Amino acid sequence: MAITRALSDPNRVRILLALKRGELCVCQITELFHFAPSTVSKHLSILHHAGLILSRKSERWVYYRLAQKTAPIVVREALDWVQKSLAKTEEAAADAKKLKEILKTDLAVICRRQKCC
Amino acid sequence: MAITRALSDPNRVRILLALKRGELCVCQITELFHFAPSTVSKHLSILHHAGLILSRKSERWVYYRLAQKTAPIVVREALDWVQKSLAKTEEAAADAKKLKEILKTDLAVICRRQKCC
DNA sequence: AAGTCATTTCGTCAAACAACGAAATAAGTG
DNA sequence: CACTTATTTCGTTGTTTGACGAAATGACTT
Repeated sequence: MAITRALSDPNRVRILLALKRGELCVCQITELFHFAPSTVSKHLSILHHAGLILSRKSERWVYYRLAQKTAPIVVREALDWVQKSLAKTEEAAADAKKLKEILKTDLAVICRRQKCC
Repeated sequence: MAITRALSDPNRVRILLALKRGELCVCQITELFHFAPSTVSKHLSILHHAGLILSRKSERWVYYRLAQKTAPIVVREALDWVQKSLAKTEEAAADAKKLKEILKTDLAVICRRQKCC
């Protein structure tokens, strides 16, 4: 089953929890988790394929968001469960805090930052 | 996360759906899925470790059942989601049908049947 | 106390998976 | 149209996973 498979990786769950605040582009998520862009892209592709997230292209970036509204019930209830039950971990709190910082910074700056180091 | 990891394998989900009717012993589940007993035992152990099922020993058999009542909310809602959302597949229906047959047969007969062939 | 018998543990093997970097793609910008 | 830039695809690598059979466990029976 695509949904359960998608949820089985903790980093993908972290992504879903991060998207609670609203849509994020790939480089913001990359910045948040310090994974290679290709890794993040793969995770997003798996979540997307499971119907858990939607994507939107704007300017130079691809934004991903939770599939709440339009999704079938199976998906919505899975997302509800994730948000309700899995959001209370310390890791999720730390991610949320870091995300807040990232959101303060200009997108273009975030993206460019990933090239160096 | 133990719960999401446990749910990521489709055969473990099948086991949870089979337990909807009530408790089953290891050899009944083995008969239902035609896996090696050790394989079933491993799956049950993972489900048990995630808190999704409980076990009970009686006579010669170990019975497993869903952890509905006593379990923490996280678990209960995960189980609810599985039962509500994942029970509609053709595979689940076929399993249910086969299980019905298995339940007609005496436990001791089922268990012994697995030694041969 | 030895013998069954159901279940579990252990070791092994093949398949699946997550992570990465490099190269390909796609879409705006000069 | 070439150039940058964000994202995706592809191929590789090391790790995890699911399946099995063989052996160990644990409990009831005789």
